[in-house]
Amino acid sequence: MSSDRQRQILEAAVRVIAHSGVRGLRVEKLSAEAGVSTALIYYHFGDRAGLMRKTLEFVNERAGRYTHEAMEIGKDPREQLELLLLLELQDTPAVRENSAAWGELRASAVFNPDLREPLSTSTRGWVDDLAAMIRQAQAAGLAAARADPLDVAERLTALVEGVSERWLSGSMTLERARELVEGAVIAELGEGSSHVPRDGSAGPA
Amino acid sequence: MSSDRQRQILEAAVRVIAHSGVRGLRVEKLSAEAGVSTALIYYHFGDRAGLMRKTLEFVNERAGRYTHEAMEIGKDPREQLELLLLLELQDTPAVRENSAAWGELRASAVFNPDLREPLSTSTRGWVDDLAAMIRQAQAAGLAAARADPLDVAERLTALVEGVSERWLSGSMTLERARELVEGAVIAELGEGSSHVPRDGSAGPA
DNA sequence: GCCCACCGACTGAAGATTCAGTCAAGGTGT
DNA sequence: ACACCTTGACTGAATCTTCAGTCGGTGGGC
Repeated sequence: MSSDRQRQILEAAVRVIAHSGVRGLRVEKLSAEAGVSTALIYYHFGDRAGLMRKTLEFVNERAGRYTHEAMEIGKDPREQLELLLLLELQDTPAVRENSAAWGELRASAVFNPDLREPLSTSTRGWVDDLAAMIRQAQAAGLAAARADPLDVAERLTALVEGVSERWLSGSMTLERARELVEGAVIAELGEGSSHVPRDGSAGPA
Repeated sequence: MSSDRQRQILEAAVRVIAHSGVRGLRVEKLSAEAGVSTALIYYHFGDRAGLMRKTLEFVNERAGRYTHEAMEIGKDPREQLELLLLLELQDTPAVRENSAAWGELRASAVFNPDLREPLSTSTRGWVDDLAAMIRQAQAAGLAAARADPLDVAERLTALVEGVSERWLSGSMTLERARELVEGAVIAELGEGSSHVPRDGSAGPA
């Protein structure tokens, strides 16, 4: 199924999308990037739309992989949770590519109903993962118990998408983006360091 | 300068972008929508890129107008602030158009450096307006004093962009989006109702 | 000898941009 | 008041470009 060749093409597709956007994806450019003929792309994916769909799946899958790697670095739930969010905000080629492609795909989905369903599904996956971590963190006394995990998860992921887009569109530095997300986690779940939520007036000045 | 004609074309451009995206903006479609010839568009804007630039300015300006209207509805700063955020999340044609166009333009800026600067400028404008309101709210004892106004403003606006994009791309309902933003305001500034922040363990169960 | 993965060259359509003017409004010299 | 010129707004149709998608064919493993 997903032969080497398909993977090779999809990897190239993500690279091209990250670099020129969905709208800038020219089948010919893609074929050059992947080092194959244009015809082969049609052979494997049928048409442009089919290619997009597969690319989206591919991006999700790759992102999922990062995610699960993150979850296995034994840290405590609160740290894991932060890691999971900050993962999307790094300036390594792989992450930048994924983030950019993700943003593009989401933007395209506004006008292309075909992309909506897979997009929603994987958004939900991400949100649910995060919500689960929040619950764990709460159970471990590392997060404000009063916060609704699903609400918080949805907010934090949406925030990450928002700052990520600002970063990529040059309205914000990466450092600032990360800082803001960290601050949001604190605002939503309280100072995580040691004990419980009720951060109240505990903070410095 | 901005003759009637230009305004007419730009209004049509926003409509077309909101409906088919920047990617879907065909000069011919635009000319039909605006009821003028394609050539006139080139006459006024030079080329496609020039058109985009002017459209972005136009969207900003229009958004600014909403904003300032919002600020004049005498409510208290805390209410104003919420209003300013929620303004972008309404299902009226005007707002939907503006939001969709805004999202598209931001997404385009990732690949089109020309758009970056005006985009940053007007993002900053929005953020600063919000930060000012937060300061007022704090001064009036309606918001947690410990929150850094600029951080919070940047987070809340980015969150609005994030949920807005999810709404437009069909991953979230409008109601949910509004609810989440309201929740974020509370998480960042505390229960606003009466007195200060230190909401602490005050909330119900 | 047939099927699968694959390629180079091509096409048709869609779109962006340009061109060669038309038209009405505002001088200007007489 | 009136011919005449200029200019800015505007158009229809042609032209130049860019693409997605197709076709006929090739090689190599079985």
